[in-house]
Amino acid sequence: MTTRTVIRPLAGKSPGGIDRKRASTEQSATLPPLDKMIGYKLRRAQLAVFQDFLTVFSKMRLRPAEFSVLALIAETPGRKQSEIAERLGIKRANFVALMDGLERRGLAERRKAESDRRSHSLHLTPEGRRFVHKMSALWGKHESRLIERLGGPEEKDRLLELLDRMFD
Amino acid sequence: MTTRTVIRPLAGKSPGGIDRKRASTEQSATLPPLDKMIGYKLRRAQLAVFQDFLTVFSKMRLRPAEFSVLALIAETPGRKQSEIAERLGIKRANFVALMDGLERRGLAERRKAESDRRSHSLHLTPEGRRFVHKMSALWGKHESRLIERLGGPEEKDRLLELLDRMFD
DNA sequence: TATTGTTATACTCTATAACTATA
DNA sequence: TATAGTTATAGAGTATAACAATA
Repeated sequence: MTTRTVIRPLAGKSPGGIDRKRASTEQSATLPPLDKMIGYKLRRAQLAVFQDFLTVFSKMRLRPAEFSVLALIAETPGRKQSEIAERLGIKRANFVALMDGLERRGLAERRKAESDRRSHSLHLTPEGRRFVHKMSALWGKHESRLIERLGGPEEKDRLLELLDRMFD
Repeated sequence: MTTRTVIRPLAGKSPGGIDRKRASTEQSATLPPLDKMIGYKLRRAQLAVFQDFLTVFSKMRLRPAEFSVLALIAETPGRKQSEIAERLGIKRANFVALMDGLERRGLAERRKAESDRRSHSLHLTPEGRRFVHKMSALWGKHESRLIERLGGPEEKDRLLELLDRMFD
């Protein structure tokens, strides 16, 4: 509870037309500027990073959600469809079309699990493994550009550590 | 260019069914785990923060975009509609419905600018100013909860400083 | 009866093109 | 001719309910 609210000094009323500065009659806020707000900055930074991702991966026709699914299957193949979806925060209903796309492109596949025939275990195809390999190289370029912006790997670790604290 | 790629040791092939651990035949990636990727962490943190925002502001029926518009008009009233939209990264076409909603609720208003009668200057109504006042109190609760999670105001400043570097 | 994957559907955000009125 | 605001529309992303197959 260490937040301070910013009280702005009141200025004179400005005449009609478009007021470029501050009009005291409309200044009742005790809010800091948007750029000092965590949620706002976080959103803008995330959009900037995704924009870079989209540019880098457009040639592979790969979106962030597809990237994360392939990365997760590569990390621990054979997991249930619903497990992968939940891990990524994607509703299982919405995961279906995503997985359909990867399967149609021949990158990943569903296999009927023998233990529980309701569930599908997810795997990469041989082509999917080659795809992930190329993906990794591109990801390196993307990530090192971000690290460069941040000012080095130590700064990246500091950022990840701070972001970790934002959960629950 | 200080990124290091992680080469994983290969393990033995596992039998059919659902593989819970790592299957070397499917492990061609040189990717770190998702939780070490900046973009992924950034997105998850942003979603967590927005979730808290939505909970806190549900009683005011206020979404993040509406919050930022009201905050910006309060900060510098009288600016052109397209200026506010661009500042927030919202396409001017999409801004129309947003502003319609705020106007319908009696919180903000468009005024024909005398200098250039094509443009609208944006202002808060008296009720809008009262609304922003209540909004500010709620925002304080939200923000201080985030700061508490981060570990204090110094940590917040560190985070904002790092996020600032992510732009171009 | 509960769970996994699926379909259908709706709502929000975002992006683009084209229109209007003014400049 | 160009710009501000607007409309219409289409595409993602996300949320919920209901169903079939299986447990």
